[in-house]
Amino acid sequence: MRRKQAVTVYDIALEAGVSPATVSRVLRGTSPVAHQKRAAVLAAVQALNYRPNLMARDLASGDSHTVGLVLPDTVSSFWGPMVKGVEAALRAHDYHLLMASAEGSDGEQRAIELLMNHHVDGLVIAGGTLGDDVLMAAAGDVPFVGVCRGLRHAEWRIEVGNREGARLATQHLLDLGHTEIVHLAGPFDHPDGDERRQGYAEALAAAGISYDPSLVIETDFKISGGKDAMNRVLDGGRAFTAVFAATDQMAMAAILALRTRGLAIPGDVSVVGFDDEAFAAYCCPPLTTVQQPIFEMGQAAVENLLARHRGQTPTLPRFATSLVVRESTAPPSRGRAFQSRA
Amino acid sequence: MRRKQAVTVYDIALEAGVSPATVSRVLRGTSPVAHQKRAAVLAAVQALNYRPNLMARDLASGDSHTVGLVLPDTVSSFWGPMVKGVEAALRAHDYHLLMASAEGSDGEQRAIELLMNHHVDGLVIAGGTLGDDVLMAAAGDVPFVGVCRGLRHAEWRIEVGNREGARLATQHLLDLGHTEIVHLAGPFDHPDGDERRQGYAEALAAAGISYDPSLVIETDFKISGGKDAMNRVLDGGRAFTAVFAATDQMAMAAILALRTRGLAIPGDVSVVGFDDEAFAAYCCPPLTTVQQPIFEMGQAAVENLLARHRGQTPTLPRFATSLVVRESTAPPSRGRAFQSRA
DNA sequence: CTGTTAGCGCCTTCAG
DNA sequence: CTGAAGGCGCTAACAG
Repeated sequence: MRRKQAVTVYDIALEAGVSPATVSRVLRGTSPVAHQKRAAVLAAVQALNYRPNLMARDLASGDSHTVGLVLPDTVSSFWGPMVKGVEAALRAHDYHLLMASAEGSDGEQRAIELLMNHHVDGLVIAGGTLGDDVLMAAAGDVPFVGVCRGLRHAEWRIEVGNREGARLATQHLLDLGHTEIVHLAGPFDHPDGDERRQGYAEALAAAGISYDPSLVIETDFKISGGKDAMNRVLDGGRAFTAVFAATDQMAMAAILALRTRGLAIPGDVSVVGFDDEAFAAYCCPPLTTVQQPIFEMGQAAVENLLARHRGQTPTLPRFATSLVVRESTAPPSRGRAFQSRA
Repeated sequence: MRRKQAVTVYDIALEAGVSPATVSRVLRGTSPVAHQKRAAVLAAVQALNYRPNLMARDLASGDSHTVGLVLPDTVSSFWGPMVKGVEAALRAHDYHLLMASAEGSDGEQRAIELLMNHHVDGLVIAGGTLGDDVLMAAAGDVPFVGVCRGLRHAEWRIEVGNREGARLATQHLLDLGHTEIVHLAGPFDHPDGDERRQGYAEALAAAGISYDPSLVIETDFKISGGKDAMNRVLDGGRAFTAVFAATDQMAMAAILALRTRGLAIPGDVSVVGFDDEAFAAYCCPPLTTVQQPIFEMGQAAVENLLARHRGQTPTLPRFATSLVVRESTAPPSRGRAFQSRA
């Protein structure tokens, strides 16, 4: 299957009456070339419809112009905007995107190795749970940055205002008059889970309300997690009038679980999510949630990587979150809150 | 930035006391090697922690072991499962995924060129609107297959039972007793839009109901399209008791638009979607919709490509759709249907 | 079965 | 400013 390339630098060098080296120079813009020759080369490129072979270029230059993206195995709409952000930033720098998702137990590591074999210039690692040391070992000397994932080295992680956002969300509920607020939390060993829980706790503390562990359920960020957790609370019999879910997906699932029990949103219980995914504005009712600039976070991850790859000091913005009030929250209606039937 | 690779075939050839060619042979399994030497090579690989340079391998073999995926610029949860399907199939064959999204007017073509420069072994083109001829010109001799997009050459398109699905959906509404059914349609020049409209029309015809163009609104597949189209119908004053939307996203938007006007789902109007996206089961109410195996379609696209790349006769399954009845549909309640206030 | 020898297509010193 | 020459790391004939 060894198919030779149709037209190479040699062909266009011949056509333009220059040396291959010169062709390379005008194509890369790597060093000045006489206008005459430059024009000739460009003309030849057009005439022969030449397209550089990136594999050869990369091999010779030792620079793949490619960044790898490792995604969790889960299919979730959450990652869409991040992928787009990564891709947009890459395209702006004329870089390419190699994608691998982490399937199975050692999936994350295998995905990284795969990408490493392709000699990516950087790695964006989204989600996932591997420790810093494992990642460092796997990534060798290629720079990597974590998005929506834990990393002890804070300078390799795109940070977002999880605590602030969670505080805002909880505060909003508090302001409405709720005092018994359930928190459907993400995994505590995940920063997005832990920090949001902290924000929740902080808002409660600031309002002089004690943190009741029986109102906080740890689960995963997914739809199924939200559903199970909500049902567990409902079955537990603890009274509450509001729910703060760690993700919109959990919130959506919680709303359905609540409705299934005959509870109205926000009439009987208010619900706040986190992420402001596309569907949040179109749920019924439209979801009050915390907006998180996930697209921009993907972009920032790439900018960071590229800077490091060039040996520059990397940028590392910290992203803010903000509350988007829609229709899933309202003041508690006394006497209608959920109560145990036990 | 020319960084030499730490350890190469030569290093491990030296370590194992064989020739580089033999190293290559055991690593690729391309031709038999004595057990002794094979073991030595493997040991050396372990010892030196060798990782093959795929760029070099690809350049030498003329086979990139990479497939390109072109995605529309739109961020939509719809594509997630397809990407995962593509990726899963690729991984199973030890191939890699290069992704590019089509941004701007000439984005699709540019994305393809980008991927072509990387010498991808095949192209999965999702969505998009370029004609067969343009694609053929852009893709040259690399095989491509379209998913969820138009293509005159049916053998290069992954087909799904759009007509059947739409017929099922419409039939379901008809069975419930609805006769004035709005169809929020996708673009007629897109097979997914046109075929679903045809299915709608066929079901109507089979029931002896004439096709009323004022009940059919052509728009895009997106949330915004669904919302605008629904509002247009509502403003038009034409009475109806049910809506069949060409996608779940449109259905979700339609539900919100309907609710905003004080209409209950399914009390006042029934709504059916198409796609069975993840959120469909968790909407309020859970959405009756047509299931489409989008993950498997992504897989099939890759299988087709890989077969063609190997010179084998490609498989090209045709995918079936099925109706998933949930809670957004019910019999019409006489007298409560939407009527013009004009 | 195995080593030797050429490249794959491009880039990058190094002279000029 | 430009051409010649030598790799980048690996694989694919070709002889043994």
